[in-house]
Amino acid sequence: MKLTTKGRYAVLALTEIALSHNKSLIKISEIAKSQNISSTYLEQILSNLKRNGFVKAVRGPNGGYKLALKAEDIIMSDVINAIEGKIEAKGCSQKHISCTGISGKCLNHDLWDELGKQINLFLSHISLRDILEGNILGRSRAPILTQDCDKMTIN
Amino acid sequence: MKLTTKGRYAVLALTEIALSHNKSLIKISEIAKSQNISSTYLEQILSNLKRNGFVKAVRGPNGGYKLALKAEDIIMSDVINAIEGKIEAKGCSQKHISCTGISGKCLNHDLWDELGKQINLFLSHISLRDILEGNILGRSRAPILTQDCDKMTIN
DNA sequence: TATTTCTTGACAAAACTAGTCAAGAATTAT
DNA sequence: ATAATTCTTGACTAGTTTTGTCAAGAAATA
Repeated sequence: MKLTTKGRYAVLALTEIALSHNKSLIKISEIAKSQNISSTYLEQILSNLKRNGFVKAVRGPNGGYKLALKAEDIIMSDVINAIEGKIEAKGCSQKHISCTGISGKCLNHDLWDELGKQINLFLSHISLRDILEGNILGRSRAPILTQDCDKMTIN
Repeated sequence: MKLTTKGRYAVLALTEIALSHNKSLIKISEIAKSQNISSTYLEQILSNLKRNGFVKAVRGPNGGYKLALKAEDIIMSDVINAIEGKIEAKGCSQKHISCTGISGKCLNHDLWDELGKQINLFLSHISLRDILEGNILGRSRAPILTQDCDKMTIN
């Protein structure tokens, strides 16, 4: 699992683009200046966002970027997955040997699996519009408790 | 935010130690062998876990490690915070300039803030005992929806 | 006392992040 | 058409972090 500046800059750029959506187009250089990010670095990120269909680019004088989707259709889990690669807190899926440790079954795998699921679940419920509207704070939620598990029938 | 092999190995080691808790002590070399991890690398991690009061070490022949706490009192958020440093998906707290971008207020900060909170919240509800009992899967939960904010009923 | 085991800190290869640079392609104003 | 503007692409690099290794030593016990 990782979350680097690339992901953060991507979201930053998207909000900037959305905010100037009425003014139609915004240039990389404008975003870079306003957010104090290297514009050449931003190019990589916006290129990726374009490739993944979140934004559209217009070249030439007075060109720039605009959203390719409505803000409510730009979902954070999609954005982060596109930019950072799939978020997954992997346990021991690569080394299969360690998966069959002393217990015969890798108990830890579940933890990272479920954590990854939780992160994705959280981000999949947040759209760019939520961010623009400041609709984020207070939305995280505790996991289902062990005691509640008999109601849920998981196994 | 980061989650590296160190954190994973730490949890792996803790489960191994817990599983052999009846047999009193387990050696680094045993854990390393059973989980196929470099034992010298594990030393660093167990040293850290000891320093943070999760395990106790006994030196000398037939020495090894054992839990310093009951499995239900070893909370994953504590473990990960100790090993990886505080998990926080920081937005733009460092560069304060970018926090006062085009919008005058950093809308993105909320997202990473709340995501960090969600991750911590999740991990703070998982104990080592939960892992030992396989009580993890299916526990992640969607965030509070915007529309639901007045109702607040979870199930 | 010898052996086993943990302890500590220095060291280093490999991978990754963050950022730069440069040549080029598309678009539009003139 | 031409020049200016802006995005496009990919190669390159410095710095940091991760993932270890190594060696000398300290504690405990048989």
